[in-house]
Amino acid sequence: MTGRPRDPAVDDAIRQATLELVADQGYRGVSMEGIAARSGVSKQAVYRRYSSKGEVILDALAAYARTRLPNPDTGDLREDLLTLLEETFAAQRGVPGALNQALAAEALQDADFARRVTETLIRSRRAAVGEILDRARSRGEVTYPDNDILIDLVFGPMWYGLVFDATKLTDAYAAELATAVTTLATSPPN
Amino acid sequence: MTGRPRDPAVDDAIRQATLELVADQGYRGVSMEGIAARSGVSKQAVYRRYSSKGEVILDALAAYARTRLPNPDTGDLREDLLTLLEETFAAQRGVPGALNQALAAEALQDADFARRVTETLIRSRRAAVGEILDRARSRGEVTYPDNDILIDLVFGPMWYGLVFDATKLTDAYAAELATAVTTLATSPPN
DNA sequence: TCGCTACGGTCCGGTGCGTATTGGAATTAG
DNA sequence: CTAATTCCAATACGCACCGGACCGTAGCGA
Repeated sequence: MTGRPRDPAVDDAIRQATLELVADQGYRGVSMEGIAARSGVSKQAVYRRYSSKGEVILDALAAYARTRLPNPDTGDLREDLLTLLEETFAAQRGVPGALNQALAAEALQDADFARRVTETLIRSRRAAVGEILDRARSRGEVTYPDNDILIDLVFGPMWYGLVFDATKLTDAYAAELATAVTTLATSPPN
Repeated sequence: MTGRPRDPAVDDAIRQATLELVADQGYRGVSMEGIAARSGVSKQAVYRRYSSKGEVILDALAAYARTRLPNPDTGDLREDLLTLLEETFAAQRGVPGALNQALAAEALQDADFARRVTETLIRSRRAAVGEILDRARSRGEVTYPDNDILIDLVFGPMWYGLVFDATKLTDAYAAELATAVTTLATSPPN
């Protein structure tokens, strides 16, 4: 049986309320009851769609990520990395940053959720950097043998910053990081 | 007036209970009431000593860190980094790792606490790596101009791993990371 | 019409927070 | 010795949130 279809307006209201709450109160200000109250929706309407607070945030962030996934291709490794890092860090200074922080907080409390996040979001972000590296590699720019560690060096500092000091993620820092990773990736093999 | 002195056994019981709880239940399993119950101490005895759950965890971890702070000096940069990373990662696979995860979860929910953690723990850990780099620099091994970014590349991936997959922090990974950072630090200036 | 599912609203038991009170034990000042 | 002070365990409180259950109503398909 199909039954009554879900009201798309309810979906939108939940997403919107989640964004607003996490934006101006951070992870601590987000609760299932709070989301329901703010969106003018019953708690069950939320629980019918999401099994936990983490799922709500993950969905909101996934929707955000679908719209803009940076994948620069300028023909120069450092330029590609710089563009990607600047765009990514700029996002971390705004609402997506708060969402990522909430995501991390949730992941730290639930290993299964952490795995879900990895498979949903992290993987595609890493793939984007992997493509940049592969293109540079085919141009002969990259000599470093291991993509994975290079990707860790790109994203590691970002999460480090998100946890302890998000203001660290400036354009200047993006430039330093792009330079460092490029230098390593193109360093002559010994 | 001095009044009745605090019972040191109570301090120990609280610390011990905190370690046990975070070790086998993670951050989610840690609560002020749980700590009090497990340690056989009244809630007020806990609140008299710590203003929040984060403070309890921070103190437990600081006590842990005071005992063993790795500061290898083998005369070789990669060797020093490898030793430090292996020891550090090994700790992250155990109780201190769970404590660090709890710390991160708390920091993500409280910016002030994040700053406190930075000043208490992070700073000294970074300084340890800074000394390794400075020593190598004075030996002429290091050419890379900026210590800070190198230190970020050492610890960034660790926190990245702590958030999403602590099993990543193996000896093999420590070796890869030590190689990468050493390669970058000693890369010829362009 | 009947069966199903969604909706808002309301209530429930349970848990944790942070604070407060009570009655007693330990310590020091006078 | 006594009074003041601080600690202690135990217990209770109001508040917020969780996850779910139950209403009565609303929309949709068979």
